[in-house]
Amino acid sequence: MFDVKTLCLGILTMGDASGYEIKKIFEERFSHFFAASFGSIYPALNKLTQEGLVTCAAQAQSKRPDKKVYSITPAGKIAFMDTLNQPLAPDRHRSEFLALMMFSHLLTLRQLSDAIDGKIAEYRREIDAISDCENERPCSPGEEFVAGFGKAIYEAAIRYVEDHRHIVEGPALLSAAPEKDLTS
Amino acid sequence: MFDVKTLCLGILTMGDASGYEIKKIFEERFSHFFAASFGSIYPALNKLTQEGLVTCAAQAQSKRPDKKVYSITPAGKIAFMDTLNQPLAPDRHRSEFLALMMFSHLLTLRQLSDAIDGKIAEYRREIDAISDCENERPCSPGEEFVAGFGKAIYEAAIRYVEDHRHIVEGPALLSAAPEKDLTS
DNA sequence: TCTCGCATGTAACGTGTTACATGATTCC
DNA sequence: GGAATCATGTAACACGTTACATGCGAGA
Repeated sequence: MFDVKTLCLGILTMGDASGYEIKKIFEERFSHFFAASFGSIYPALNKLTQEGLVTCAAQAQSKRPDKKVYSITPAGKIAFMDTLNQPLAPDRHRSEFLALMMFSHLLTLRQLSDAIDGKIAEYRREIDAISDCENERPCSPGEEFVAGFGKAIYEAAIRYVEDHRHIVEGPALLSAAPEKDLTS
Repeated sequence: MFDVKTLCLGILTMGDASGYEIKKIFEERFSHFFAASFGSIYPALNKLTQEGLVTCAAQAQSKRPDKKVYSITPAGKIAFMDTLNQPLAPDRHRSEFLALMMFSHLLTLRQLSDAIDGKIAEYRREIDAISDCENERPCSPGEEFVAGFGKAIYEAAIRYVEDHRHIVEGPALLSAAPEKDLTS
């Protein structure tokens, strides 16, 4: 249901924007549940224009490529409202961290602890990024809800990992500590 | 770092398996953080065989295609241990539900509530699936950690959505209730 | 000076999905 | 009788990323 093209259209319901600005919106407000690169955004905007769902006004700029500001058309609004009625595809998650944990028995304690510490740090950075974003701009209820969701999930992840890392680190500790048995 | 091919190799470190069985393992134990279809698993196993990282023993079966049981080779084990030292790519999430919530102001209360109720039900099903899986088989520490993580996240998601759905449903309630103002 | 931000776009590539082809057995 | 499970495989397709091409202005 929600591909890059559809989300570009959706973003344009919130106001006119250029491809560059849309990219920033993806990064700042959508990044923890959707990603999009220039290589997909620009072609998407061209297709939307061809289909008459958006219009494009080129703003000439001195010594820069024209800034192409896109606006959604009435047909575009209808098309977007229409996709909002489609059934939701299930969420997709891809976590290399969890994949690695599935093979924790093949790792040294050091490898494990580094991976876990790194992941916790990453979660904290995500929370900070969301907080920054919230402070910058007034949020719509939808944005507020999504931002809060992101924070809640990352906080739960940190709590879980901190409270349960011993499950994987314990066995690694034992297999790495035969010397300790001799000294005790 | 972890593509389908690498994970097939990893799964084979846990024991011999056919492509069909590997698919089931993906579904039962990896599904909440990684997905893979036959169309990617079978070609991956062929490539691994060509590269000498796994071997394949065809078991003739009456009236069925031969069951091809794959085993990891010493070279395969080394290759897999090697990839475990690579830096982890950041997690990728794709949630159409959160995307929809970003446009909650364009939805009716009914659309919103249905989407939210459906999502909560989906989260509960995921939790149940994880619990079932835990009961079926004894788990390695890694599996136990990952299963617990999945549960913790889905539970946090349910809690958050239940406690904060009013953020998006409140405004929809107001915009849908002009008739009520007349009768009160 | 050098990096970052602004600004657009394309082409090659990678990765994985979907749909198709085939077919027996078992459970409801 | 029909659906699900077992069992493998391919080809077309979708989708998106990465790297490249271009180039100025501002600030460190």
